[in-house]
Amino acid sequence: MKRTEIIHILDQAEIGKEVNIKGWVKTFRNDQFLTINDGSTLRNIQVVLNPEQTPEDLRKRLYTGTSVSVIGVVQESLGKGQNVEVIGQSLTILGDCDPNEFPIQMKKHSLEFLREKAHLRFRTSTFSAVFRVRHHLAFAVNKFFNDRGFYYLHTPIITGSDAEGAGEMFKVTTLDLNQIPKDENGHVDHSQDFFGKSANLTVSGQLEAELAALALGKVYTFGPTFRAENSNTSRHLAEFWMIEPEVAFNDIYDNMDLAEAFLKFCLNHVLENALEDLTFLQEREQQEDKAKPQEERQTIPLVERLKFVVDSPFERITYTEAIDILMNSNHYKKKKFKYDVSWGIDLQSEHERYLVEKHFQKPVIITGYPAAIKAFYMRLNEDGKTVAAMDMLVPGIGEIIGGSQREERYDVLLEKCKQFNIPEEHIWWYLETRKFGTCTHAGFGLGFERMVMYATGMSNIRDVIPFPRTPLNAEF
RNA sequence: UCCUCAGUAGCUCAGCUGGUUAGAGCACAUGACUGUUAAUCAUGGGGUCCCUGGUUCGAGCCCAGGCUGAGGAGCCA
Repeated sequence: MKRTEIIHILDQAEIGKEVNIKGWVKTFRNDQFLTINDGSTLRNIQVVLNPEQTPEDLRKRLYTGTSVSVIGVVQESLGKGQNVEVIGQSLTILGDCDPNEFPIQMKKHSLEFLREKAHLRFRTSTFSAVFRVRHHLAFAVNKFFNDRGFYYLHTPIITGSDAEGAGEMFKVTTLDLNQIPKDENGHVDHSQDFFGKSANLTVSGQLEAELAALALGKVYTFGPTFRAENSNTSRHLAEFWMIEPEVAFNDIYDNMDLAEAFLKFCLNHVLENALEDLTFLQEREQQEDKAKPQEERQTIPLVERLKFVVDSPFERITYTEAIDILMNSNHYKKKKFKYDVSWGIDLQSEHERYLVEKHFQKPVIITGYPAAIKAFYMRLNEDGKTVAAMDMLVPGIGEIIGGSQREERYDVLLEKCKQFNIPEEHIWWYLETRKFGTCTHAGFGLGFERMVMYATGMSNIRDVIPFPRTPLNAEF
């Protein structure tokens, strides 16, 4: 008999129909009520077994986590708590689950504990909800760009370029690490290596995306990215997924419009397609908040928060305005900032938090940063000291998007490479696009996991990626 | 990498000023009950108190070093 997914039984219940359910046991109560989940939805289905018709040796094996197949008839529930249930006629245990070894119970586990059980944490309601939302967001990313005529570009994961400048890189080599060949200067001799030169895992697909944008017009990347920084925070991963659109003929203002429309589209998509999971995560967050001091609690429930972002225009200010707001704030006057504020500083987390969470209380896009604190490829403004960079900050997460209008002028870019100590021979291919039919273009990078955090309300980035890669953590 | 906090049963946690046999709830086992919703009730088993060293008559508790985790900072997405 063909299996019916639980979501179909619950949503299109045909009373009296015989169905085959396959899934994993959540609970078995009173020797007759078997609650099963199969991942098709957050919701479970209740199977009612007749204790007298179900052999005891089967009933004794129905622990949380056991996989089962049940054939039964759909009926309106006699009990409260569910509309329909299935009267079990035959039960088969597909896979036993020894409760003395299986660590997941029908109780609250700490997220820290479940991180150590990353192979099993999908079985919990929280993680199944998070990863369903993650799926819908990933789908929304592709849909947003596809609907707007962008091409999905696959940029390399292994890169020979070391000029991306976005952080420490993981080395890729086939050299025998116990016998590393050295040249006459005592340096590693990469001429004997797989690529004949040093290679790394990519930290960004942006430079390659620019090359494609200058022919295909509108492209985006969406793939894994690697940073070997020793970052130990709740919002950094060594391996994360990044989305990088790049558009020819767009300037920084078009870029901001795109970023805002993009985030709104994705969040709206999950509101429309995963509301059940979002509502569960919202209740979870509210439960968690009860244990927290008042000032750390969310003031607006998750779903409302997302709707607010979708419906209201983002704030847009320049870096210079941001500095003015900070310096005129009572917070600054009462010397509550740990780091001083003056024009030219890189904004600290506490400054960004103040702007986003206290002052504006909504997503903020900041543009026009000092050239000295931003990357070499960002377009120099007419004032000669700021660049056409933009950061989007959101409450609770901080920076979620970083982007810029790119420097399209060959001589200016060449000069910036010199200032940033980037050898021309490392990046000749990038510079050539500025020689052959250069044009205004812009793009941004968005950390996918940070968007998943924002959409789910999860506060640790390790809980929104199936198998987090962080310093000292690559078990699964 | 830096700062702060934590590590006690499978899980969540209590354990006083250093003092005899280290506790609770959940989970598990046995029994009762049988339309339950994290079912309930009774009984029971279950411990490398993170590791190493030290102080002390005596250390889960104090000290030193280490390991692991969390929060914050830096780096950034």
